[in-house]
Amino acid sequence: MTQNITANENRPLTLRDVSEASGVSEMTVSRVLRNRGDVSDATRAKVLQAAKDLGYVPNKIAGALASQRVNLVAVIIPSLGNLVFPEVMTGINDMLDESPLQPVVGVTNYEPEREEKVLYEMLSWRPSGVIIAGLEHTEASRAMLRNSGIPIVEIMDSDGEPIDAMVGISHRRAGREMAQAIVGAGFRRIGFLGTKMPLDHRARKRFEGFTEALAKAGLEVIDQEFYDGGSALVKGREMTEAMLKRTPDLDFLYFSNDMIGAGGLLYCLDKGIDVPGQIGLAGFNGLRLLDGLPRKLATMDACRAEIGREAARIIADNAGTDSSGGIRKVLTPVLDLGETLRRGQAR
Amino acid sequence: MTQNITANENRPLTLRDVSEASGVSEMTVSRVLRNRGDVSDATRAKVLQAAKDLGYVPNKIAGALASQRVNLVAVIIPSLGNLVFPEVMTGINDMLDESPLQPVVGVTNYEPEREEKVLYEMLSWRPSGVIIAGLEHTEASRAMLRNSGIPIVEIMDSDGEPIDAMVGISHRRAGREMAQAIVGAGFRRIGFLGTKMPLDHRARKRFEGFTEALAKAGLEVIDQEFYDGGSALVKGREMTEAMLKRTPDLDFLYFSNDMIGAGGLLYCLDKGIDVPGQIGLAGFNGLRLLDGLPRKLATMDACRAEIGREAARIIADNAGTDSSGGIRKVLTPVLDLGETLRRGQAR
DNA sequence: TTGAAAGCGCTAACAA
DNA sequence: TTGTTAGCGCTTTCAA
Repeated sequence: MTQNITANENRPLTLRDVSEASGVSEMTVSRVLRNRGDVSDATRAKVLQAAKDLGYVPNKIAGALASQRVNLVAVIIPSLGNLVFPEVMTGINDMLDESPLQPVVGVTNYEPEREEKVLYEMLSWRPSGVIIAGLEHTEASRAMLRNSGIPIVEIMDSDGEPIDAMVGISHRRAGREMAQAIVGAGFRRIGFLGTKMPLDHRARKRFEGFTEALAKAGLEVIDQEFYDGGSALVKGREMTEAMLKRTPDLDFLYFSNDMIGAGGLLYCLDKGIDVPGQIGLAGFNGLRLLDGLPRKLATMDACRAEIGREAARIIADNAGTDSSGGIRKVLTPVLDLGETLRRGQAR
Repeated sequence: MTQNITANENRPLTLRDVSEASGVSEMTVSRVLRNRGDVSDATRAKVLQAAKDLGYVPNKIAGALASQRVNLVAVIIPSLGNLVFPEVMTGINDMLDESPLQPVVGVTNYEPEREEKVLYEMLSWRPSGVIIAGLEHTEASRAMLRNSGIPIVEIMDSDGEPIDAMVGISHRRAGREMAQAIVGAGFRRIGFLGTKMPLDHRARKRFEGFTEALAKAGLEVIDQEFYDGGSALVKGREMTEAMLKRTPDLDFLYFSNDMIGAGGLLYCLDKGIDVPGQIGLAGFNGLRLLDGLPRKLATMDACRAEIGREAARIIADNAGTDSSGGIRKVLTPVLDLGETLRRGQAR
């Protein structure tokens, strides 16, 4: 009821209003509202009551300026549509929940100039830390990060030099290990299907590791196909169809992500192709989302939630300092053979 | 190079630093950096150069406090894992890209108390507007929103009274129309499969609309099954299996979302069940993600991206004022029969 | 076109 | 345990 009384004033409430309503100094009100220092139970109760009655919401802008502390963590990711990034966000959220910090998300759409802009924008709020996807940034972005004077964690990739801390997996190694597993299972005529995204460095590195390991085994990718936009499941089907028509004697398809892999799998099953007898399949990411498919796709977990949690932990541990001390946490993705990369099983 | 010189100072740069480096007053520097008022080209160039050399990043906290303007929009959603919300976010991002506003996301996990906390937290940054999912909030949350003195848009639902503006669809109507389509196609023995989330009000309303329309046709839901957590695709399979074993004579399954619907579809196809001849299926959301399934699931588009865009547009149009003027935008979801809700086709 | 002064709403530091 | 004072880094306003 009292809320309505004060809501008439068309000016946001200030500490001063609470101070006057409770008959206590602004400073003491501030202390109560932040659970700081010693305040008698009596005053505390009085202040709390007044604040509640008025419907007072503190002004963090002023607080942050005065205290030179901002409990925000900038999180910069390429996309929200990718499914992978919401999972990273979940990990970050979970971890930061136990701290006073709050994540603020910026999306770059895989565009370096956009990343630069988003970063500038976020740094201008003077956050307590930055979590940013990838190790590749423009020189200007790198300079901003270096000079920011706050902890930085670059995530999801470990193939390169971080500016400060880093939490991720080696996509090069992931590609290599997948190639080794495929070759080890006896597959020889391998096709690759991926995205048309030169700026998705992690996908690129997986592919490089993959071809490198194949080369070591005296093999190479026989055919390739790339897509761009659209529903990944559909694209997976279409690309698989196109590739198998063009190069019918392939015995393995490596997809750069699980969604297109699932599309490929559904296509093969539709056409009555024996998987993995006639053709083996593998994707990347370990999306639990897809667990219910008719056959379990071989994949490799990218440790998304854990990466988020670890990065958030590093920021939380170092908030208030000027760096995360160059911590490097390299996680090891686990290869999951599923049911599409075992020879001598379904054949 | 100059960046390094100044980066040594372990204090963030201020306008004053730029002022001294360029020999121009702080005020003029401020004007240049905000493209404000008349500044001679000569001084402008000088200032810009100095700012760049120093690597100056403005302090928005101070700017916001002084100008009483914050170009942030609070976006409060229940979850990021749901796939639906990232799409809404994309719509919001797209729209706000053309404005000086920037979204800040808060996640509630469908918990009212968490929503309250997140809201309080966000309002304390004095954003230019709030976009919040749903029409159901705690009394405290409603009070905060009412008293915030900024434009509010409640999104995704239109069955209820908004605090200020509203952009969404009627889930009750969506449920009703789906029921009508199902009954109209000749299905009679209908099962429902959904989530165990009493606080997902939109799912609840769809279900209510659904049963209501069935009742009008003299029918009722014959069997129900609810799930909680886990991979939706898997759960869809499992629930479908359980229900069909328990109640084998069902001729239609209505799923509360497309993911479990897809699981159900895959299960039926696996088992060689004739869809929709023997049993019809429908989901909800219109996830393009699933377009590549072996058979196109009947569904209803929830207009997610458009809801995001519209809400963002309303905020952008009303930023700086104290409300969005009670705009109500009710979108109409389009029923998509797909290939699992047509009688006289596959039969 | 430029500059000087005042203050945004809060908190740090000190005093009582 | 409580209060006072002086800013935080910028922008507003007004004067030059």
